[in-house]
Amino acid sequence: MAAAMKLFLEESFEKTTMRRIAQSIEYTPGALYSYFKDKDEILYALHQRGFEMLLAAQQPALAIADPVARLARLADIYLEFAFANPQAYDLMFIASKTGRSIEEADDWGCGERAYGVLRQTMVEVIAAGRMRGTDDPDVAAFTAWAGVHGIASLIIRNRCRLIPEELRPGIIRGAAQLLMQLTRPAPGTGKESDDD
Amino acid sequence: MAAAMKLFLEESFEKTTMRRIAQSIEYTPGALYSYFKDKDEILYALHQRGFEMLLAAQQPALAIADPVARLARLADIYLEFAFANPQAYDLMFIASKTGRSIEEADDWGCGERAYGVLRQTMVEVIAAGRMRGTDDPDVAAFTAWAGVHGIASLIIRNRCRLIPEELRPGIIRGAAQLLMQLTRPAPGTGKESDDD
Amino acid sequence: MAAAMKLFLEESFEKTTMRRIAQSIEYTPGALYSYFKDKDEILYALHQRGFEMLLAAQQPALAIADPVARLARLADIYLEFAFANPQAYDLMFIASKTGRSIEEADDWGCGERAYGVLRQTMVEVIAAGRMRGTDDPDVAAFTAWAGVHGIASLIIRNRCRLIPEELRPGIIRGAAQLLMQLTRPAPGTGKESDDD
Amino acid sequence: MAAAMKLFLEESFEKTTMRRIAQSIEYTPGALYSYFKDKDEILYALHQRGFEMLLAAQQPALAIADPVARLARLADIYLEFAFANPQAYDLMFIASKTGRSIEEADDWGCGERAYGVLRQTMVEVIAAGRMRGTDDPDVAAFTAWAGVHGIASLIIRNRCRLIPEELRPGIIRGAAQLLMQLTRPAPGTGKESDDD
DNA sequence: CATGAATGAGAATTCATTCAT
DNA sequence: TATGAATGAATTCTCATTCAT
Repeated sequence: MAAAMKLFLEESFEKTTMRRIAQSIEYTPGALYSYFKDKDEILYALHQRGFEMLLAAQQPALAIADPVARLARLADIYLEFAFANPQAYDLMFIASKTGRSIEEADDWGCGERAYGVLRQTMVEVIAAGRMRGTDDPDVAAFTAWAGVHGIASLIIRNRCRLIPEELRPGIIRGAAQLLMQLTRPAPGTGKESDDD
Repeated sequence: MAAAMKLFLEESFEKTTMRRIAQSIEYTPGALYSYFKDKDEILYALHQRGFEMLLAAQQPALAIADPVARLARLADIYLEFAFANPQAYDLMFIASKTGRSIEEADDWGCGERAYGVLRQTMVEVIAAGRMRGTDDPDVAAFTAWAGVHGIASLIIRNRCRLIPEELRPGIIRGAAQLLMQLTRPAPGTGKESDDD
Repeated sequence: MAAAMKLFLEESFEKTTMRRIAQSIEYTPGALYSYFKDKDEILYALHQRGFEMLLAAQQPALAIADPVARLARLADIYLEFAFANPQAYDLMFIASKTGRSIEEADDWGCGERAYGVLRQTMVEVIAAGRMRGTDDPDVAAFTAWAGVHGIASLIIRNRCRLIPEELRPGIIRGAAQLLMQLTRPAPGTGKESDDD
Repeated sequence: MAAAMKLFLEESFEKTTMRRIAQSIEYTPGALYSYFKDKDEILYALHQRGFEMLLAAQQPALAIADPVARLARLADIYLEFAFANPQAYDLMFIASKTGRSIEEADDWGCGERAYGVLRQTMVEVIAAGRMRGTDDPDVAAFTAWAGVHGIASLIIRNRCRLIPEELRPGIIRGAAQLLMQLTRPAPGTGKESDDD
């Protein structure tokens, strides 16, 4: 059933043919059509599921009162999600042929909410005077998103051949922390170290 | 002949079939095999060419003495390249099925050199005490790369449906500037505005 | 159960899949196999049922003593049946993939009887000297059948796009009457108008 | 090429799958797509070709001055065409899934012209006072068409199992002649036997 | 060098059918 | 008796690739 989809998520996306999905769960291609009308519908379901997972993963961070700490936590959660579910991440944020259903979906609710969480946090970060360089929450949110997405997608799509495998975790971590430097408090505030 | 490939770059990558390439240069599909052994080899050539173009685009920036200003210029150049050649960028940094030739190539020279330029700049930025948050040039370089790649790839793969079309240029620009804030000089230095 | 098949007859033949049949009677596809060995057998049953219906519809005409009037009535009945049950008519007289069971059936009884009714009427028509042009009842019967079948099948298979929709009823009626002109009595008999 | 289609016409229509067409001309299914965009396009081509053939076959009859004799000739030609090219006839006048292209075609020219020939002949027949029973050329033309189509389609779709094979040619011929009786001149004219 | 013709593998999808429950 | 799950073969169609000319 729908649970079986997770199995397939561990295979390589982009080579997601009905045949392969079926094979990966030891079914006949035709059998998939009992559960989903379309290939489209499968992708759509995976897409939705992915955003639900991301949204669920974000929840614990919402309890963090300090917006800067919350932002750092959200970044970590995002990256953890990406590396724990690379196929889902790929479909959600990288893949180009995402299917008609996804394009047309009215229900971008989950995606919007996930972004909304980030944006709201940025509003608070800016209000706290902790985002130096912009006071536009959309710019701040997009920059943060782009930062972590860049990290995730370069890794997932394997563009880091230059960087030795064993160094990558450290560099990823370092990059995330470096990005957070954008929220470093104004000097003299005494709040020099905060996040993660 | 290789020049004719540029034509094809203007089409949509991912739909790059031999037929379409041939059609775009008014050849027969078979004729392509006179010049390239494989589809693989074509992609490889495009890949190389893409990096050459990027490298060439970087050149003007190399003359900039101030590493911070150079970094800002490099970021702009990178984004300009990405948006001016989205198909090439896609193949170079996003696509997953890049073909065996690309994977196995010894000749990552161009890519390495492009990254080398960035890394070297970071070495100088750090030496100038202008990168707060890390003193590891690889972390700094990767972070910068991830930042601009995140921006480019979210746009190219159309993940910004949330952001109204007309606001995007401003937000992209804002994001690039915000990233540069990481090089803001230590307070009291008097060099508060530097980049781009 | 067999009654439920009538439901399906209202759908479009040619798209008669097991799935659809099952759906139309709110069963599972598999359930059909409790009642019928085959899709073949279902078609066979529908075929039989169709001929039974036609035969039943013919009955009232049998009471008409005048063979010419009876013939006219039979023509009308045939056309009424065809247009009232286009799917059944299709299966009975037009469809090509009628299935093995139908081809091989010994039991062409109903069909034969229906034809027999027409032929017998023709025998009487000829005996009454009202069929000018032939004295072979088989020729006469086949001609009549072909005439009404031609009308029915051109309409059912939608080959009358040339004829405006609103004119069709009149033309169909006119054609049926015109065919009956073949039984016009020899002039001077005084029985000029008889049919329909 | 297009000539190869004729080969296929000799196979059984309705089982016209790409595979089978390809097989019948000893090609690979894919090869067909070099010549035709679609299955649709193949059917459309066959359809057109069929009407062209019919129209061409009609030509000799046009020279016949006497509309009644011409009509008789047209009937014969129609039946000859049907029995000589049963697959084409099937597609043109019987098949239900004729494909989008055919449905939508603006170019029903050939079909219209073929019908036009019949209708015009009927106009003349009626003008000559030789069609008793109607003075509407559309009714007369439709009736004639239905008559011969009925004959052709009952034979082609094999609904004449009741009639022994060897008797069929005679009955078909008899039926065609009987239909022509509708043009029998009014008695006393002295023109009792005219046609074929 | 280039073409036209063709192939073979694989894509999504549909459908009649089976079978354990 | 009926279901839910699954199969296997067929469908149309696309694409990288080859090869004689």
